[in-house]
Amino acid sequence: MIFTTKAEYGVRLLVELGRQANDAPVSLKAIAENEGLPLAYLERIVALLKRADLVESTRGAHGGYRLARDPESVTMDEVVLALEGSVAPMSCFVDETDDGRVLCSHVDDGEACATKFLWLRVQGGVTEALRRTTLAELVAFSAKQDVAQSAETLGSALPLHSAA
Amino acid sequence: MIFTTKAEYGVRLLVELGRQANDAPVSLKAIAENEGLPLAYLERIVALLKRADLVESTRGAHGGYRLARDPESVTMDEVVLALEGSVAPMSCFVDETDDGRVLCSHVDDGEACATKFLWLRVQGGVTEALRRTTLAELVAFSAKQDVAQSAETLGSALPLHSAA
DNA sequence: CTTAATCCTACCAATGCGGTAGGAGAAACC
DNA sequence: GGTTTCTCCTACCGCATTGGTAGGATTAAG
Ligand code: FES
Ligand code: FES
Repeated sequence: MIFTTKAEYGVRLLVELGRQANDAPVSLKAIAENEGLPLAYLERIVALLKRADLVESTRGAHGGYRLARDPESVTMDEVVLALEGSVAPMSCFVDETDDGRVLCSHVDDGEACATKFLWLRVQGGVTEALRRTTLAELVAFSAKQDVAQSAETLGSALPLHSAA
Repeated sequence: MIFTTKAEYGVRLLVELGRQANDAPVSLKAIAENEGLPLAYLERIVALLKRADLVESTRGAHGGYRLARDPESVTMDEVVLALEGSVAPMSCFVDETDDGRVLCSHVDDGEACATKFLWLRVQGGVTEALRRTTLAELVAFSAKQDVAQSAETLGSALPLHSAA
């Protein structure tokens, strides 16, 4: 259960844009150098964000990208959805009907698989966690920088140990 | 963000075991045929469950597997952890210190990456959803599905969720 | 007209995943 | 004892995806 680096890099890109308070567009090159990420790969990632109208672009010299909306109104579920294409805990969840209903591919004679119940809960937990996190929050967090991640950070986190 | 089929098959295997109320061990072959899953693959999966003491085995003819604990006490976070090895929304989360603290691999001069805050929340949401779901719950759910199915075949259809 | 930037698309190596194959022990039955 | 039926173990393999690169076309500032 691991998001791809598209989500990681994309979110980081947005945070980087959010840190620039002014309206001047920021070039990808600057972001790539700032975050130590491959420029060519970032180009493909930012295209996803633009397609979702989360980012505006200005072409040509002195061009770049800027946020299309107020950082406080940008929730992470939109962002991750735009970057990853779907927020699904199991592969059968990627194909959804128009209403967002999951169509269970493991159906035998009208009997839904027992796991559907579980994955729906997990999906709900993820999207809820994503939805209640705004871009502005992440920007503020990154501004705090070397302040130790105190109870505020770890409060809602319940880390698990890997036994293996 | 997708779990592998190890989680899917493993949970389904446990549910199948949970449906057997008696103490007689169930062979993997029976489960594989019942669920339409490859037997050889299930063997490797059930090994993970046994290593986590979620399942007991009896070798030899008429042998098989049975639940090692009461289904009500088995929470899905243990199960998924045993099957997947870790519950991590990002690859940097798989390596943890002894205390379960995440060691951030993208650290620039003491500054943690802005995304850590987000992924910690997501991880928390997932583990919370997993922890509050017990195996007994899933067994009950799958039993309800059967009732719905048999009722459907008898002509008195009771719609659990109407199809779109 | 040069330069700096966004765009677009094809390509590529590596990794992991889902699955297979072939056995070696262990217990029940005849 | 031999056969059958299981659990166990480990190596192998095709395939899809991921993360990343290459190369160029387009647009606009200076
Ligand atoms: S096939 Fe995954 S929910 Fe039914
Ligand atoms: S590198 Fe992922 S949390 Fe910092």
